[in-house]
Amino acid sequence: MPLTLRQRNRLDAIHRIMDTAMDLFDERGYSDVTIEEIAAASGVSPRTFYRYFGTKEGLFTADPLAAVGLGSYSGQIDPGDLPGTLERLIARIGEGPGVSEGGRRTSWRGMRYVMEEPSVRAAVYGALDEEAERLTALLRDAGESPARARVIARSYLFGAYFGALEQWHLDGRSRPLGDYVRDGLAALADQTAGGRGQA
Amino acid sequence: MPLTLRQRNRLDAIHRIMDTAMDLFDERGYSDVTIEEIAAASGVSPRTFYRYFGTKEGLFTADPLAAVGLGSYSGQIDPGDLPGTLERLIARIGEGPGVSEGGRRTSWRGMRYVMEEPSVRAAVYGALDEEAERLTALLRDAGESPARARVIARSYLFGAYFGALEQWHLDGRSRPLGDYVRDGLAALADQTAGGRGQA
DNA sequence: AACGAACTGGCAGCTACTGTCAATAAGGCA
DNA sequence: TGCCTTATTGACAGTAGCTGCCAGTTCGTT
Repeated sequence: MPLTLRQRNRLDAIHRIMDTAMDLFDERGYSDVTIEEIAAASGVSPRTFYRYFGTKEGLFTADPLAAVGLGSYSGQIDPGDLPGTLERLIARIGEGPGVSEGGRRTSWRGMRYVMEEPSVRAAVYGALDEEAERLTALLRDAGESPARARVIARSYLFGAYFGALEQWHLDGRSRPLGDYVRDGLAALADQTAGGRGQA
Repeated sequence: MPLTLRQRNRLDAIHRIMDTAMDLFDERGYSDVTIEEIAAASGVSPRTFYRYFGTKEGLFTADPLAAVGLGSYSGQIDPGDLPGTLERLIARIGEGPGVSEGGRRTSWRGMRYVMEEPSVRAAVYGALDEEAERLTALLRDAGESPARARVIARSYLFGAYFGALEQWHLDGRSRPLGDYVRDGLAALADQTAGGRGQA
């Protein structure tokens, strides 16, 4: 059962808005483009923009498929093997044109703004935060104490994942992203195990 | 050489605004209090509020002493002993009434909003982000590779530090904060060293 | 006391964001 | 196909966060 017309229209609009917005941002800079302009250039009303994305930064955190009921990457987490999960998650990035169906690579066009615009960055942190909350719950279910679960989840997402992504971006995205993640995880292991305070 | 009159005035105003704001927030909730109200209740103009704090969320990330040229906790980081540094940082929290001179505990009155208001939380993440950048540089100076330095710095601040703080808060701040930090660091060590993917 | 610099307040204005309601388009059904 | 119901959109008005600008005041200094 494919998507209904309504769902397709909505998905089209979302993608159109995202692309248009990135075009405008690339052209004139993030803060010099207003929602009104994005909406006009995409053929929707500002009100509709907000219905879809919630905020201007939502452009960078919204999952188009979630908007039609299909969450993309959730439940793909194996709490017993976080390094492996991380590896699998990042495998989707960087290689090939896009994430899941559609071949859309909007998120990677937008990465620049995630790194450079504080407000966008903050929004992404908010999203990571929610993800960390979910992961914490999973780890608790897997037997970790609440405190341990929380610290592990946050370190993986904010430290190993985002940290690697950032360094990868800073280095011009030449070396494979996976290298950075492996590097980072190894560093954490050294640091926590080897350091003088082994606590 | 004590503070000049101007510096004292400014510092007084900052503290007065912070206290007043927290009073109002506790009374009616964060989002139902406007800057205009805070300013009026503190006896300053809204324009001045923005000069001091930059944003509404700045109330939670501003360091009053920095406003008069005295940064408080910077340069207290020993990149060779992060667990120890963390321990020292948190030693200032929770015990006793306040941070540094003045016996002010505004930040701990505000913790509730840091945890519960997404926008405040996001602002704190922004501040952590900057701190992480500084720590990353220190670790690089100490010989770590950029990628490793970045991941370690971020894991410590977003994972071990903020994660412990959050769990401590969620548990009602009964057990000492240090326990949470130690717990978390130990968990990280187990996780990265012990797991099947030792990568 | 007088001068220059720092600081404050008031005003005007922009833009992000929300509630509400009428208009419209899609889906289901006879 | 034509009609009815319901989801979705657009227009309007309004709130509040935030900034630039300038005039007036306060403070530090000589």
